[in-house]
Amino acid sequence: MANGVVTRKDQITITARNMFRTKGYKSTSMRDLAQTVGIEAASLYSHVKSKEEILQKICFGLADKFMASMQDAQSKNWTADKKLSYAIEKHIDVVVNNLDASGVFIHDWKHLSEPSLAKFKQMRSKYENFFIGLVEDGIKQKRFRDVNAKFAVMTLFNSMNWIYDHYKPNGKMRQTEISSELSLLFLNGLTK
Amino acid sequence: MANGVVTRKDQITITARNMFRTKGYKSTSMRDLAQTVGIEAASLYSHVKSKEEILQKICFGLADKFMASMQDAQSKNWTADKKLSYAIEKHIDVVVNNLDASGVFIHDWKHLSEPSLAKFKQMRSKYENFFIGLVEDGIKQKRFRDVNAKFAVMTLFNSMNWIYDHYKPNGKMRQTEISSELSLLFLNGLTK
DNA sequence: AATTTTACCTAACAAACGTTAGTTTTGAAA
DNA sequence: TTTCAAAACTAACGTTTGTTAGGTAAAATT
Repeated sequence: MANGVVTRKDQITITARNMFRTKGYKSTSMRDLAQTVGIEAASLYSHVKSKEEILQKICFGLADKFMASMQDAQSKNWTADKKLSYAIEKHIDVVVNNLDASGVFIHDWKHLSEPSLAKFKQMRSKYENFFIGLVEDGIKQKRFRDVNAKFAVMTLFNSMNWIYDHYKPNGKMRQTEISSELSLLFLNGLTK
Repeated sequence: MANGVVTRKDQITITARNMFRTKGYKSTSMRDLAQTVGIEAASLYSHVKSKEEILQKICFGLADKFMASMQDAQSKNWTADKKLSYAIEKHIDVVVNNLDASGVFIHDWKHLSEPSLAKFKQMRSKYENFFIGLVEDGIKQKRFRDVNAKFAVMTLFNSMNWIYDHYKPNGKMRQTEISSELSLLFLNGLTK
């Protein structure tokens, strides 16, 4: 069970991730999902408790990865700008390797119901604050110019998060190029 | 009728813009909309042909504004970087003054059906290509370093478009600050 | 080989959806 | 004051939604 085997439950999650991303959570019915998987709608409930449970798995699965990459970056003993550049790289790594989940994460978290919704918002704001803190540190250390840190981070996030929208795994730009290019674009904008 | 008077139809559109933005198009039912307006669901159809017609009005109404600002920028006889900076300012002006519509525009265009969908995509790509062209010109004129123009523009768009998400009309940052800050962030990133 | 468990099925539920038909109210024009 | 069109209403339609109940066949366990 554990080794490399894709269970039906896995298959459902993977399919859902892809369909939620392309059509949106609300526009993907359990019947749509079932048909793509190749079973009847009711049969989904042998593997899954509800439609929202699937959404939760997707959202929090990715949130965990973001939190892990944050802790990794946090543990380094570097200057703020180097730490930030590393955190950007890590973030993009998560996005690029979880394209479908990223799309769902960004677009469909609204459809979580309480208390999941509150938990989600809390994690997100923790993650955002980490980045904001890094920019503020950079300003204090005179490595960045004096920008509105929150605004800068929001701008950065929006750039990073939407990579999933135009990233083609076999396209011209490889992941490392994206990371370094975006890092450069952004850090250049902050310095000077 | 013409002067400053908000007709019921206007009120429906305005309310829809706001509800679509906050809850999403698919999650806002005609009954929801009617209730907020203060009438019965069926009464909406005295003013509006269908739910999708409302979405179309919102999406293409904003698209027209973007196209107009593009033509304005295009008509100037300036260097690429100055033109780009002006186009950014214009774009942000549209977003900031149409916050609800911007949110719908970005999130819910997917739910347009053909042939509106094709028309929408076409306008959007025309607009994108205008910006890409400006960046390419800037590179040719040695005013920008040699970046992937498409990637840079997508990054820019994602930054600009999401302003609606964290812009507070009475918040700390005024529109002009946002424009100039974002312009600076981005153009600094491109030059050097 | 007998038994239990898992994964699927068909059928159906109640609720919500966008929308139409037909009727009444309302407010301005005649 | 009557007339008439616009704008609201009630009622209902056919469809789709997420989900449950209950049964069957296959696979795993004993």
